[in-house]
Amino acid sequence: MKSMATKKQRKVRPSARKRIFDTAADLFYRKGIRAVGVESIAAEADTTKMSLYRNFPSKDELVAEWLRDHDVKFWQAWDAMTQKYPGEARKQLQAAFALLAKHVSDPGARGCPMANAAVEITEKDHPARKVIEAHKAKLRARLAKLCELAGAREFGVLADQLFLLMEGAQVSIILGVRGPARNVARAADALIDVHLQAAR
Amino acid sequence: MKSMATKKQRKVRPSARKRIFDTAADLFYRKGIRAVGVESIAAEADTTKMSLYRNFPSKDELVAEWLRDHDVKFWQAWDAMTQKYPGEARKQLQAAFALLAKHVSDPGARGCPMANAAVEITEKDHPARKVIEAHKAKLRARLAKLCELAGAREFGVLADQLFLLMEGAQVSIILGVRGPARNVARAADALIDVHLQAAR
DNA sequence: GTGCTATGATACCGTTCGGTATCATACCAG
DNA sequence: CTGGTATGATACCGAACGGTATCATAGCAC
Repeated sequence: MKSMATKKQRKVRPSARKRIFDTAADLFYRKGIRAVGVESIAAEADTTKMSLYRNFPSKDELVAEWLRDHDVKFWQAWDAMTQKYPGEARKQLQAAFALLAKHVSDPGARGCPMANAAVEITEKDHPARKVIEAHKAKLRARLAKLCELAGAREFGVLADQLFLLMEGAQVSIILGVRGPARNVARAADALIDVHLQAAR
Repeated sequence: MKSMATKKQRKVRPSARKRIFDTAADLFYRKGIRAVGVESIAAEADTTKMSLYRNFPSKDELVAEWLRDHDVKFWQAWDAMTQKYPGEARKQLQAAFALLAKHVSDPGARGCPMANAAVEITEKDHPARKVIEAHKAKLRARLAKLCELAGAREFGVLADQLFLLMEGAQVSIILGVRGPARNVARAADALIDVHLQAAR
């Protein structure tokens, strides 16, 4: 073994990089990107601005990396849930909506990090924009694939409708109206039913 | 007549207040609230920061007033559209979704000002927050009323599902995925059908 | 005319922004 | 022990932030 210095050490504080990244992710999500300054990130991570800029080229890149990380974790959770139902596309769709329903019922939730970032970031050349758009395009494509496998004739249309429900549920929880998101899985089921019945 | 100085004058530039308000509304919507400084608003309105602060107590209040104005205009458009179908609740719902579909097809559209502001404004005591929450609560209540009048037994559930579709369509157009919003009216119709058939 | 109001111009306030330079220290590998 | 690497501490940069004070001017009402 060449280096065991990085693993199995409890009680040692994580690297400055990890502290900064985790703190930034938390603050960006809770307070918004533009509302959080690099200095406050460093302070909350119990370090200084210099360590932030030693580990990340800029605040914009830190934001982009936060979203890239979210993308990875999102699909890990997605796959972990849907792989419980191999070959059962409809059950996989329901599992995805169950995951969503669970998230939006979390009182600490504040919507989708990707969508929120898209609202705040209007510069079209910001490094986070391509991350956001790639993530949502992939989500749409994955939904379409599942709808197709489930047997929906107009699978693209159904997927887009489910996409709207997902985005709507996420954004609605930051509008002071927590109720609607609770019915998202039911709405999805209803739409899937409509399309599947039309298929036979 | 006591003062005709304010009407029927073409060629005179609007008051500084109006120029500032209109410019702020445009910039807030297009670039985001936090991304726009008061100085840039004044400059774009061809005036100075002082005129802004002579007409508005603070930037936060200017934001709140912008949203209040949007609320008024939103319900004016809503009423103008739905009043074409008096007594026909379902047609009124369809008209509302037609209005939404038209808006999200505008290439200059960047979602719902209220929802976007809710993403950016995380301070729970910000004057704009109550405007946003009142607006969305009213929207939800109006949808519920129409669903009830349309004869849906579970009108509250249907209204919440339609609410999700509306919010989803608005937010989806800023995610680099313009497609899904195009199917919002169809999705609404499908859900309404499901609920109305269950009612008889 | 005399006033009053709205507007413009400019300078200024303290604070925070994103980002950098410098120096000291602690730690771990060879 | 020696030497690199990661970190911390602090001071600094120019620019922009929201907000204010002051003075001058233009237009309109009387």
